[in-house]
Amino acid sequence: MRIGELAERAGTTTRTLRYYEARGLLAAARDAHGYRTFGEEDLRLLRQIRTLRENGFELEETRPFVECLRAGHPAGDSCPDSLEVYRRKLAELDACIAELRTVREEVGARLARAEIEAAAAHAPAPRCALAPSEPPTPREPEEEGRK
Amino acid sequence: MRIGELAERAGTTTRTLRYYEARGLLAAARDAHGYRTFGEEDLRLLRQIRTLRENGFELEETRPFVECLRAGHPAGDSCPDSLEVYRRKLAELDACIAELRTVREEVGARLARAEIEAAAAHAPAPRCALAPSEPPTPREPEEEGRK
DNA sequence: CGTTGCGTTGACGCCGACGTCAACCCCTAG
DNA sequence: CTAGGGGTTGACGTCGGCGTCAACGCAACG
Repeated sequence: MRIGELAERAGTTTRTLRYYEARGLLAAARDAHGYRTFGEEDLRLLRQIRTLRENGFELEETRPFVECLRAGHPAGDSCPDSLEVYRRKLAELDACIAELRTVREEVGARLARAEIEAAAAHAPAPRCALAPSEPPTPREPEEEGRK
Repeated sequence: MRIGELAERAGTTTRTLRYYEARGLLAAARDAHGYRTFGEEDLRLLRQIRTLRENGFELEETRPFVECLRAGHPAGDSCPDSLEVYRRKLAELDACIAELRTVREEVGARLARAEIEAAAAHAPAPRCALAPSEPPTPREPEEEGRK
């Protein structure tokens, strides 16, 4: 199998495969014309990489899985190094989710405050005091030093 | 106030300020020697930018806030465009969090499965059948075609 | 007078994971 | 013979937000 076929079967591009080879993730034999030659195991290997990358793993993080497969193990995550990468990624994901939630709260609060301000600017007269119509906020004091 | 002082007071670098000016986020007057000159309002403006960037806003997304401040409004989020950016960012954050959670579950499941496999490889004899000691998985069948 | 220490512009570096282009080689079908 | 559809290497482009020179100007201090 040559690079074009492998790329198509793996749902990727030849550029990507060449890049992976350059990174040492893919090992290609060469035929008489210098063409890269691949086998079925390379396809499984690529599927492993793709699955991981879809889950947000960096290319380098797939290396233990690749090496595990190449060592003859039935799955890329049959080796301790791969499990370690899983665990690190889980911790990373948890930390990221936690931070995003914090930020979400922060931004949500800011939006809420700003919306209240905006509403106050539109309907400024507090009619709870039964007072007669006062001047409804004199249109911004024109170049106010600080709030 | 010149660029060094502003950078220090804003907790950033001169490079950043020049970059912001190039992006049109900061407008600097020049003195007799061609030096940039800033005022206090630029400091507030930079604080607005920094707050937003700390919350994951891209530089371009801070533009409405900056323009809002420059238009004389008391806060960067006093304008509808800014509120719109808030809302978009909230939606973005929610989507991102949801996806990360999905991925987290996926990775967690993979880790769990792989750990079970690993445990099975270490203590392979299912002793529930009361059978005598069988050969505990014959060391991988040496170059298996496919699983 | 030289040496700091501020400022200026311009331009390249970085990071990851490729996309894209150029210039070339190889085989096959018409 | 030519065109077309593989393959090859090498190199530059992308994106954001700056970092990091380089080479210069201007001012004050000792």
